Amino acid sequence: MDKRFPQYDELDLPKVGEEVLKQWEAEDTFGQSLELRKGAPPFVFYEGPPSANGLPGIHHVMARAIKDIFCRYQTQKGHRVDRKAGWDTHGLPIELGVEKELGITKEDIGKKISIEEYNAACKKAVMRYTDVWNDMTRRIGFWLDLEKPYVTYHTKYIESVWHLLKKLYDEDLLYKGYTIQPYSPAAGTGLSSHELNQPGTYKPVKDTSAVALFKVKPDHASEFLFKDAFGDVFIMAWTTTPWTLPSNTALTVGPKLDYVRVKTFNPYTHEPQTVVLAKARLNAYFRPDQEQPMHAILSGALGVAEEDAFANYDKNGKLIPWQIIGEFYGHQLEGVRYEQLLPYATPEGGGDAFKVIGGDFVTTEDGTGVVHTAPSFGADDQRVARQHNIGSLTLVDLRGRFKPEVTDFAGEYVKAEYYTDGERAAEAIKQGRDKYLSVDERIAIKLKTEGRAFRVEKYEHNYPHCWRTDKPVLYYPLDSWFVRVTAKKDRLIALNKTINWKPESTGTGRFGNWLENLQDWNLSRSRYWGIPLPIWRTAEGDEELCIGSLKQLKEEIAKSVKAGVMAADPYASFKADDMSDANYDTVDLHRPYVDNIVLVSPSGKPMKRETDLIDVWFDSGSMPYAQWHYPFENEATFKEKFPAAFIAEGVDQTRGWFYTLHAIATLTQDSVAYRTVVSNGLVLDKVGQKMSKRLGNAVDPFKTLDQYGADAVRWYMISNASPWDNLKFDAEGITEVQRKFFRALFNTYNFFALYANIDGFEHDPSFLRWTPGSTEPANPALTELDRWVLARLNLLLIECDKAYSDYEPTVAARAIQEFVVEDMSNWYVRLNRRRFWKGEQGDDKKAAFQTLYRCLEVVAMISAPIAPFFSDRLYRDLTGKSVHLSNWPVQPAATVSGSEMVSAMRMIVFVSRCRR
RNA sequence: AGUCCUGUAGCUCAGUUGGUUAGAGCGCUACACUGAUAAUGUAGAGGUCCGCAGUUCAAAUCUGCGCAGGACUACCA
Repeated sequence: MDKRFPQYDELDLPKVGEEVLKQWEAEDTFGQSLELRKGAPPFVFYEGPPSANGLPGIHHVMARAIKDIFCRYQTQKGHRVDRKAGWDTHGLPIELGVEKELGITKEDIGKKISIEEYNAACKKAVMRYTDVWNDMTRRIGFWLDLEKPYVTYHTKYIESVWHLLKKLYDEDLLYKGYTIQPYSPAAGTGLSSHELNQPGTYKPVKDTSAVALFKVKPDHASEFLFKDAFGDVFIMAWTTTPWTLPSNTALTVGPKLDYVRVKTFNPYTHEPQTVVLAKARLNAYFRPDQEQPMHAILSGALGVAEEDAFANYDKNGKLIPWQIIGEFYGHQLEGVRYEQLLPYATPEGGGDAFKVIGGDFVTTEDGTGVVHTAPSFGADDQRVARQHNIGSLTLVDLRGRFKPEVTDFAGEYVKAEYYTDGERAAEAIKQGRDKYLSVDERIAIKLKTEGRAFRVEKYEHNYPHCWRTDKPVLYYPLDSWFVRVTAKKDRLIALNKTINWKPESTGTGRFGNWLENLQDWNLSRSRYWGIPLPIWRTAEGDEELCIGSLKQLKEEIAKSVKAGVMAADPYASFKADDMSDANYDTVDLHRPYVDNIVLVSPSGKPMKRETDLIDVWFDSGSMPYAQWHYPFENEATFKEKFPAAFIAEGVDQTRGWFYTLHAIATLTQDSVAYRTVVSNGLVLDKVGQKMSKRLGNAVDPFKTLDQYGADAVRWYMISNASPWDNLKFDAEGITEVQRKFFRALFNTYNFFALYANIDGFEHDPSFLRWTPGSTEPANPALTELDRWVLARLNLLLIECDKAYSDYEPTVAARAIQEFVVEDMSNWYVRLNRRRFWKGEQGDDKKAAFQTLYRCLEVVAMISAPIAPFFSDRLYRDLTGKSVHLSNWPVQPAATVSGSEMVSAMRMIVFVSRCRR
């Protein structure tokens, strides 16, 4: 018997995947598919670089499948789709991993270990899992050029980034400023706002909150507060960060808010006192049933009951009497002076500290309506203090510890989380307690005993955490370089409106709102392993130079050597204008090498490099240019491949890569960086919980691929939910996909192969030369059922074409599945079995074979983007060629009459079903 | 607190521009079939389409207000 069409005993998807993969590798099918489209119009795809520092998870399978689907589809549609892999190699995740491995902290770098050795360790560590990543990429069938990836630490890549920075600098879009920024003491660096906007950074925490009492100084401005005062007069201010209280230099009130003076007792010392707070916040701190009527005072006749309440106050009881003895507006408080709460130091830079000022950001939603203002540790605080010429007190160092001036707590971390468990235990012994008390708690105790606390309690709120170290972030004053993105806000918004977002709401909502509230991009990172900021400055900061290329750097070094500032050119071996890799390999632009370069200013002064590195997000946002070493090389390639037609990453990249691509493209090219962006949702476990190592519900991608095969996993992920919906990952769903879709397709093929081999079937395309729904006559041998299934197939083809080109793979997958399981397998094959069995040859039999062949062939082609392995096997078994080298099936134009045809045929099927 | 997404059968999800009695698969019950089928077919049970109000001849669908879950934002003292 002729075995032209291979028959199989059973369906083993993992085995099919493995065999097809070997075939691809043996004959370089990917390379062939690119070769085939050489000179064809390009479809530009950008691969977002993963960090090879961590292991891939199941969500990466999802993300990579989505990318692959549209690249394969566009290839079938006749486009050339180059896909260059990339690696994100710099930044905190790598540095922290290396620190942990070497058992050092940031402080040790440059001391216990040289920067050179440290960076070498980072470089070595970063590509640690590339093999695992490459393996996963291959096994899920994601075609990507892994041989020539772009790598962000390569000299050429860095040179391109420097060029972009210089371009920004020349257009006055790069500046240095001193501002309060999110700062991670654990990581030892400031953070950008989009790093703080990574998922999971804001976490609910319980902190010690305190309402502190600031003692008012009697003078002309505060005179009205002392009328009929009961004991000393205090202003109440709430804080969730008592460690900032030693740095307090002002109190801020809302000028238009109502405030009151309240006569009462201190709840801890039981001393008589008069406190000031916003009227709207009274019930938060005072029990209504303990209020003593105010009219007694106004009338001048003290009531007996009131006399009793204050005179008979029980120090051991919980009930504290109180009475409003004055009401006024916030602006009346402005200028009132108070005693420094914790007088450890005097404010830096002078200024007129320790007084009440007005600020429009004050609310009465919580707290006391008076904001404790520490200009060093709050952005609002700094701004308002600057306006009122009030100095600041930065009593915490860069590692998050109190400075020596804060005698009681000198050298201690301000957040307990910065200690390891062991260190905390040691501190507890030092404190002479069996349990460690944080500085927040001890400051609160100190305030209580000194009569400077009104209330101390635990308060649960969301607090930002460093996305890498998981430790709380502090707001800290830092000198940093910024990209002035706010200057181009309108363009960013306008260009965003031209981008096709999938789903649309991410672009208009999440991303659009983000652009509306744009802040300048903090580029500075005080670290070691990253792209150095190419700016050299004199000590006074009056002259500076931004370097945009190695050639320029060489020229400046030559000037410096000539002027005698530098002894020799450390990059002497590098030849400008020689673009060979060998030439570029002689240069390392990382620290510490660039730090050793001292340039000379026009006036002859030495200029040193600003020691900061740049935010790694700038690295990845630069990939459209730097992956081609543009503008130094490949200008034509860059121009052809910018902007991208399509990118896809997780929705968590909205403020990450999607943003940095958009920002850099808008600022440097006045263009979008991508025309369509698919932001896929999260992969959750089967009960809808986020997967994490901690919960132990993470799914191992390799095990899953081994067990089910890449096709089933991909088909399941795509058919189950739209890419942007969160996917509840349930392995049983994959089994179902295997059983339903793949088995039906497999069985249909096997049925076909069995009889085709018996009968020596030959494919004859001319036999079917007919357009469903058209007026041309069909081959009379085609039965109504043949024509029906061909019409259905035609509609399916049109639907899938539209779905793929609209980036709706789920619609395509579901339609194909429906056709295969219902129309083709259940109905067409079942109702036509006898035509395949019967002995005599003839046009009727031929019609059945040609029709089924056509169905299988088209199904293989249109499911190829989603299930690249099985579809390739099927197509090869039918035609002997790879489906990935095929063209998308030509679809006949008619659709309307086709659909009429389908509904008519539905009826026929219905009737035959009844007859059966 | 704000922005966005989601809410339809026990589970996973369809449901076009509003339009007969709201659907599929899985699971469940019963029967049938089994010459490609670790299948399949037929029948059945199972729904306050998250709630309330509105627009309309007509609302799962449109509008408003809520509720629940999720993601994201926030200088929150």
